[in-house]
Amino acid sequence: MERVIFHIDVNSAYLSWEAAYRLQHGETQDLRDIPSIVGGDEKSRHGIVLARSIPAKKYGILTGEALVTARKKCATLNIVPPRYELYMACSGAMIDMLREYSPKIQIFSIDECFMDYTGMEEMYGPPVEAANAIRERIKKELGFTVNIGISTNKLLAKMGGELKKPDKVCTLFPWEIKDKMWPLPIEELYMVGRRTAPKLRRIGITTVGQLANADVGLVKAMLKSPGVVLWNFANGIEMSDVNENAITEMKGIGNSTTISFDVDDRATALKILLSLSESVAARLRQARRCAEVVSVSIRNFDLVSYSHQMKLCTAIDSTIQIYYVASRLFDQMWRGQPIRHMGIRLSGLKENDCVQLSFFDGDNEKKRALDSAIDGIRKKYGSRSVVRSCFVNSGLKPVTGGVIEDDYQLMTSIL
DNA sequence: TCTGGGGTCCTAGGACCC
DNA sequence: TCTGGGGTCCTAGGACCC
Repeated sequence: MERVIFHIDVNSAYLSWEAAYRLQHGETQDLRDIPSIVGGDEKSRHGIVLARSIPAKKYGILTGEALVTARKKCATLNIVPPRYELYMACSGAMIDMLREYSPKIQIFSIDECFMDYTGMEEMYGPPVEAANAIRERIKKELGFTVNIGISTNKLLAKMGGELKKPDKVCTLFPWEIKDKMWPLPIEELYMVGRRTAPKLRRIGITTVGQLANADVGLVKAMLKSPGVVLWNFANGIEMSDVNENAITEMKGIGNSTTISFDVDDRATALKILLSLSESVAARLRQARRCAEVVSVSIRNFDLVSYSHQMKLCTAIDSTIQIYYVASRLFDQMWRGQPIRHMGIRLSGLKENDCVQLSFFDGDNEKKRALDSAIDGIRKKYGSRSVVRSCFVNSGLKPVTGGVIEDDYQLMTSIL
């Protein structure tokens, strides 16, 4: 049976959420109506555009570009700082509402998801009507707009949702591919990025339709197996299921941070690694996983990045063990240049209910008890409630990485 | 004080095995 | 005594996504 797939995407997500929240808390200016962006903190070297309003887009401001250059494009640009807890709450509220229409939802990112609407027509009506009802409800009850793309697979639903914005429902059924998708520039095809697009253009493929009708062997010769995937996408061929367990089947967990200054000594670098270990290990334990692979990445002052990883004999989840492995990797890899950014990523995840106990590590029980006690206290009283002494007066954050930095007051009620 | 942070998947090459 | 071929596992890096 032909499936019915929805792709739901929040328009300018961070900016819309910020705008909706501010309107509901007494502000009169809607950020969506003026050139405005959500931007990181320049003092701590996080100064990039995270989301932009449609008026800001008209000035040529790009997501991801430096605030310095964005300001040059628009002198009157409004810049507001991000509030990630708010955005997660808004995302969660939307997902909760969507679950009323189908249980089969794949969360794709904080502002995007797929929904399998197959077989739901009897309850909520034809797809386009249901999608419009959902779109209106989100706007009315949550205060922000979404685009909904409808088709028979995830790729077409996602591409369909991009056709007209904002606050629109669009279909891109297989019989509409030729008219709606093939005229698009090749860059618009999902998975054609800044490296692939020029390669395709070099051989005369400038539109999605030209790729669809090109010789697949030729494309494969140039792009290897991703070329075949792209050729299938251009022809609307994509078979993957809406996977409602994508979150729990997570392959890895990582935290990284750009430090507000360049680090040029080992002791400071290790403290950063320790604070990253604190956050990444806590997330690992919260997910009830152990990790078999630890990887450390470094970005230099000159923006050159490199990484090292290590597979362990046993999967681990303790903060101090992860830190120990990370610091060994650091010592093996650091090339001595000033460090701008560091990250720890854990992969090779296993269920943690069958932790293999090492005979050589009698402290295991104690470590687990300590980690679990600290997790509990931090969850209840905040990440600053228990701090390792080496961070006191160090000027460094004791727990870092991740977008949640409880530096600003918590929201008590959301929307 | 220009360039964040969190992910996924793929590939190439080396080690090692039969 | 001139070196095939298939396979797995591991690591580093790249490409792409939001």
